[in-house]
Amino acid sequence: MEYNYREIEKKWQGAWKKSGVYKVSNDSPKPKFYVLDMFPYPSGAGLHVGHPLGYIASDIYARYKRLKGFNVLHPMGYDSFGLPAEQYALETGQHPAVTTEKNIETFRQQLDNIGFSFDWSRELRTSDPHYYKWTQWIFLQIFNCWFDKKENKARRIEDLVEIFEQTGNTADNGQRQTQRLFSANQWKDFSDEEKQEVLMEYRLAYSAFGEVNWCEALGTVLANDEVVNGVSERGGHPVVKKKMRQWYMRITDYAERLLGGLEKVDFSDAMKEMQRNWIGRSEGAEIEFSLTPNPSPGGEGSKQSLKIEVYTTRPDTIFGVDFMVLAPEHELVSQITTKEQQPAIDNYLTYVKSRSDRERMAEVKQVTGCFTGAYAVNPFSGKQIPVWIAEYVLAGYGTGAIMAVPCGDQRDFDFAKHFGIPVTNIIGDYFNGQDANPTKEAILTNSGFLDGIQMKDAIAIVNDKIEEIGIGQRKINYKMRDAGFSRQRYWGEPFPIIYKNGVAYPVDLNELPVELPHVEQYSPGPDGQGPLANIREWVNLGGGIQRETNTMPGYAGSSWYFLRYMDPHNDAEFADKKATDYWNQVDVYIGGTEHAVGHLLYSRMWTKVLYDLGYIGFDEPFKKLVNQGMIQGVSQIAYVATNDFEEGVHKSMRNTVTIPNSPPASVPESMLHLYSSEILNDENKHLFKPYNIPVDVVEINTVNSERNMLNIELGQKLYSQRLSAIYIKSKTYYYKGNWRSWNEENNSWEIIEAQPFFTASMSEKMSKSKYNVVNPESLIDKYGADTFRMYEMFLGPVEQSKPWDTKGIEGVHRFLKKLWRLFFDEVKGPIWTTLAPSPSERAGGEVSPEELKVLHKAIKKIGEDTERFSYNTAVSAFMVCVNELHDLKCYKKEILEPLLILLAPYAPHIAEELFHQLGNTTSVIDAHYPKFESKYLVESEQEYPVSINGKMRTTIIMSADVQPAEAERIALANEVVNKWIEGKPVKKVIFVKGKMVNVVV
RNA sequence: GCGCAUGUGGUGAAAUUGGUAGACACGUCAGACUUAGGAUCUGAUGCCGCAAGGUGUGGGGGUUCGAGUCCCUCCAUGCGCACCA
Repeated sequence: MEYNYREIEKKWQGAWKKSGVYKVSNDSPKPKFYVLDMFPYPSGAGLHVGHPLGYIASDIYARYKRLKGFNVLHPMGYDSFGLPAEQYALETGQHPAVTTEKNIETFRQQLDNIGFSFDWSRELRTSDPHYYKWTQWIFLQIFNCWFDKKENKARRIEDLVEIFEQTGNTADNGQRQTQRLFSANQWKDFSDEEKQEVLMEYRLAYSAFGEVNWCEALGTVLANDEVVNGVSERGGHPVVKKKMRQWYMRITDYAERLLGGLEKVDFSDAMKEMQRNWIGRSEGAEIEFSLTPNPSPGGEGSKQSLKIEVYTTRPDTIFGVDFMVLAPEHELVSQITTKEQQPAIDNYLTYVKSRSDRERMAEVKQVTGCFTGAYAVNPFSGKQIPVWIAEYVLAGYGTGAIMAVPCGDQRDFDFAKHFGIPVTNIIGDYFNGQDANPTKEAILTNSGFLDGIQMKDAIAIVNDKIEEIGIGQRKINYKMRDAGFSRQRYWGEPFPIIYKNGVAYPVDLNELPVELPHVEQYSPGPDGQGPLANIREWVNLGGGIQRETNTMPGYAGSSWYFLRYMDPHNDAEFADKKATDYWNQVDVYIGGTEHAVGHLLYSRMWTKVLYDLGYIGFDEPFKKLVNQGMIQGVSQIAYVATNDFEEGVHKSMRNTVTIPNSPPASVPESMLHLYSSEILNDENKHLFKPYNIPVDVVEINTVNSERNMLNIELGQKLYSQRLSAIYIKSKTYYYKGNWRSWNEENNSWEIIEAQPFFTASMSEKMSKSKYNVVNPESLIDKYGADTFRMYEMFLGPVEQSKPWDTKGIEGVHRFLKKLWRLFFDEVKGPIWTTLAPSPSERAGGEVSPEELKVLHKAIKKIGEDTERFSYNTAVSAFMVCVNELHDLKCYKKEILEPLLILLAPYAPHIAEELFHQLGNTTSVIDAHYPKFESKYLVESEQEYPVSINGKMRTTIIMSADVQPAEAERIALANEVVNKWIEGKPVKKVIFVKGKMVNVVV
């Protein structure tokens, strides 16, 4: 009997589906465990080998925990709203719902082939009205609450109204988000519109005018993390700043808790660090600087006492302030500019406006700025300080103004140097006059009352002083901005918001969901509005009431989907509290690093809001996060000479090729030497042009001797022998010494035209255009899902990114066949045995200590490795175990059966099949994980490595309970040891029990 | 520029607490069985060397009886952030 994976896998996938073995109950006496994958966006391209990596890892863990006696929730669904479906709709007119449905079908089929243990009865899709009803509902909860800074949590907006009614908005009730302060009576006199306007400044989901990242090509606004280097993350279109009314999530209010929450979750340091950087907390102080009266004629400034408020993290350097800089957009600029400087300032402002973010980022840091003519006064030294404006100060951070300390800050130093502003040195020898030195170690000089104090101690002293004399206070700032929450798109959740007299109101809860209307056209509406604005009858509700026409961004649905899995069919609530209490946090969350800031921060925020409002009992969604590495494609590239090519010339290719002035972008540096020095000197030049060769040509359509035909070594070989030539087209194969193309019409191979080339391979992202996509189907067809699963795990640590390489898959496949042969012989059939029931009948057929040792070694190792996600070493432990059982000729059910249970999480199909072949009638999926017994590993003797002066020289077998003195005696008596001691006196002998012996001479 | 991560055979990698570096595989070489081998099995395989032996975890330095592992420093690669005061 042969290992027929095709039949076995089909059979069991069908059987599992039929028996509903993966259906999970919310009602179980077992302890719970929640294993979650980041759900996929169902793109049209389908799965490639990189996608399932995380799914396989989580599946193994889920199955393992189930065997360990847990009630495991392991669901899957689709993040099915999003841009690509809409872009596709724009191009083809196909409704996104249709393409999404089709794509999901493909995904599902691909996933099913791999044998995952998902509970599909809990499947969800973010674009399903039954789901987004609750996305809208949660949005309204967020809309209807504000962040109480005293209690550091979200509260119902009604509570705030009550506060306003009782005490108004005063400086001391801690809620002065708005600039507007008012008494209780004033509040009561406000019109409804005014009240709503005030409340909007508190709501956690709010609408406001703001500078947004506007992407003309996509016709929408993008969140900060969707913009990369000034262009859109999707598609790479230019992005500009634009003022628009937008919805926002007031995530900045949660900055401190998002930061603090990182302490109690198990994420990688890199991941935590990325989130910390994104939040960007800094401690400092806000300090007011008075301006000297504006001397210009008619100067109104002389009457008012204008002040510039700056933010600094280094108040200790205040005596080193040589100038001040305002952001060009700063509101004071127009007030303080002197008449003489007005033309220059106007010029500069025009220049700043003319530059997009893109330009500012693209160029190397350039020093620009302009003097306003105004002077501020240092509150401590009384020194007059010129006030400048410059691009390098950002309006959106801190107060939009800085005190510049050139000796301590490189940007300030560069600025001072460029504009010839004298630099005050307050750090003595720490300042070399050439560069700024941001040290905190220096003893301050030229610093008035701070002289002689070390900088890091001076910070607190200055802060106290500032607060004492009332010119400022300590202040914590965050780089993070509120998250833009509206998109001018069609394929997303509509907002459950209507406008009356321009004021936003929530729709009635019983009107949810606000369903996405069907449209025939996806082109943008007027004035930068989304496509929904085109549907008049949907937008206009009569009586001057209108719907919001924006839709929610991609991260809306994904910010809470992990909760919905707990109770996916509930029509009365987003999830029953009983269900969320039972399942609680996601115990293990697996997905890629690309969601480090976006998705993870937003879902953490939503969880905290729901927690604050009492809907759920935990405020961090994910207890442990495992980041799977990216699997890169290995592109096979042929560098082909592109100029005219004469017969025979390839024989002296060395003289006929060169590269253009700059090498083609994708020529790996390691290849350049091949032709650069020796080849350049000829008039008869050829240019090399890189072509991506489809990888399946290399992987599949080659026979053994031609395998790896296109790898780098061979490319070099072919090149150096000047032998081969190719012409690249997508359906081109190197076969039997020739490059051939399949001619569809004649149904035959044709040898094709030859050109000189050399080849190389390089790792890059898998993509269709690079012809380097390897999809699971062909591999599963050739080796089976179990082999595929184990091979993906065997490739290396889950967290590590690595290039895909199909070569090693044979080894894993061989392992499974070898396992099979412990049970069945091709000719003889079943060879596994079982012990007779009574000891008297066994006659030497007992399970031997060696066999038990092999088994229990595996139980220990594989259990530990699985627990810590070290799947590659677990797979290797399986191999070791099977190899050893083969050596022992052990075919005993008593050993093999527990091994199958160990294997079930990794290779469920073959494990199930063999488990049944052994006579079991229940599923291996519900078996009990074998218990490790250390007694089987106890040895009476142990081999000790013996080193002389730390160099390993020999090994000696000693009894397990050997005492140090005895071990020393044995070691020193050893022949090899004596040879290396060379008669020198032994200084000491180090004996570490169970480890080694080291003789020092 | 700042932050984080990673550097180990021809290749993917292992070494969990400082204790026999290279487990397990791929590949390669030799052999067995075979009409055949893209099946299976056996053996070899870090590098130098006939061998004894030497040498070896990116480079240099240090701590230690002992360092891939700890410390310092430099280099390379990858990722993230990037005028955040």
